[in-house]
Amino acid sequence: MKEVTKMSDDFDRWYTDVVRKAELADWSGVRGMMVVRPYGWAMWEAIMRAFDDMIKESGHENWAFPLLIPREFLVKEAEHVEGFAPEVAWVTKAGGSMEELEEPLAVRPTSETIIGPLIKRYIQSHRDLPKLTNQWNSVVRWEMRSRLFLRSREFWWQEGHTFHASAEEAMEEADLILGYYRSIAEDWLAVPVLTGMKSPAETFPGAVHTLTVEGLMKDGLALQMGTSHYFGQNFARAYDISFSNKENERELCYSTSWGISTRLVGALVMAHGDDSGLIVPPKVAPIQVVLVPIFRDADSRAKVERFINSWAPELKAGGIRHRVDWRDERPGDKYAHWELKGVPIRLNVGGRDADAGQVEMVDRLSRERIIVPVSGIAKRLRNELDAFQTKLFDRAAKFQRDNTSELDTLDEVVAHFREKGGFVWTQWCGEEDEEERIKADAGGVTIRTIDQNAKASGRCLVCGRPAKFRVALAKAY
RNA sequence: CGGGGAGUAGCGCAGCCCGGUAGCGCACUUGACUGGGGGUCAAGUGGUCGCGGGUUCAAAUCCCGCCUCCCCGACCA
Repeated sequence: MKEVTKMSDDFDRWYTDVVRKAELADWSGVRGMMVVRPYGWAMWEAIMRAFDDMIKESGHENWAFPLLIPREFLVKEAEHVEGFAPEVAWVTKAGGSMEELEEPLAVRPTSETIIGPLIKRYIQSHRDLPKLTNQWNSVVRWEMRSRLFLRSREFWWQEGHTFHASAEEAMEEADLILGYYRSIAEDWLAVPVLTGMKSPAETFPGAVHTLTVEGLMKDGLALQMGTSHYFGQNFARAYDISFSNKENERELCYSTSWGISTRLVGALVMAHGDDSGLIVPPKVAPIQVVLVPIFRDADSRAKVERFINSWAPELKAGGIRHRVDWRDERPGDKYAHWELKGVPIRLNVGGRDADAGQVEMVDRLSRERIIVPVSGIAKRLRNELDAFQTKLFDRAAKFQRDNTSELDTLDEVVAHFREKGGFVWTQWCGEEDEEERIKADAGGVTIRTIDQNAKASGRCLVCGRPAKFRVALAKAY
């Protein structure tokens, strides 16, 4: 019926099949612009709720800033503009007769350049700081090659922008958010990540440094799952965002920005899915438990329905997101359907079960059938869901371990990536030429992150000079 | 952006070369049988043939322009 290409046959096709057939998202007819369908959006909503709670807890506030950015604002921070220029979309005409605008307006590719000049009004004194803002919105980047969730011309995200009175505080902010992102990836999406700093070449345009969260997908490619940038005073200088400090001296703010996007839905698909479809971590699953009633006629249906109604309210009371699939389909169809959608736990409930006061429980990972009594079922399911979340993370962590190696020379790295993907830890001197050499020789392999915890030891894999950094290499999306 | 291919029902396709009443499979609707791992039979619904223009008595079919999608490459991550 709804056949999905096997992952081992063609990973890219498998991904597209799963995203579309599990009803996460679709293309829209406007090139590169996607429709996020309710099942996919619900996962994003779960991520939004989780992250929004985290930042509210630490004093951040949600704002809404304009979609369109005057050109004069956009071009003020030189490095930033240069970085984004190739992918900015412009509004140049408006009105019924398509009149040319005097000043073209950029559709935001990110909002640093509009928030800077606007927020300065609200920052005069050190007493106004820190200013911790965030906005949930969509941005447009005119990409040439698009993939559902991973690279579309419009995507939905949060962008946090914060302003501080000291460099230390701003850097701490960037670190704090990186920790939140790690938690979203690992605790919510069950995707283990490497965290650390980007190399200068991979640093966000205009930033002093960029911190990143990198996950590993089942095809061995790395995926950037969130970034947190420390700007120093770069943006404050460009937009004159300043405050009077305690000594009544004028001083430029230190700022940060950080974002995670709907790309994370793609990450969850590629980190956990299998040939039968999605496997959704319970904490972000729109449906955590699906009940498949089994019946043949009105009488047997009524019997099963009475049975389900006698205990299903406990699930609701227990905060378990569940659904009963009363569609008039064959049970086998429904099993396949909900497996494609990646629902963690399924309960098969028929007349025999009603008589025995039990259900048949099947989890999406093991697919083993276990008979479970309905008394105390909400608590049992809560435990099963928690265990499922842990098992999913452990499985992904094992995959990451099994696909992470430590190599010393460029030759070894090139040979490695000819055969397989994954992360490779190695030593690097810190020079951009050497970084480019890796990319050229190893077929697009890049430095995903610099280890912030371990000191470098040994020699640079390319030039053999003493290494300054321990870095993780991978091919990436 | 370069090379190649394609747009006909929700999806997958035939019809186009050689102009003349728009078809097939799946899905969908209805009914019957069925029902603990992807059912069977029957009867139905559903179309600006991607968009715009041209040629013609007549265009899904021929000609011109545009749009969108897929594959390979380039670029980007």
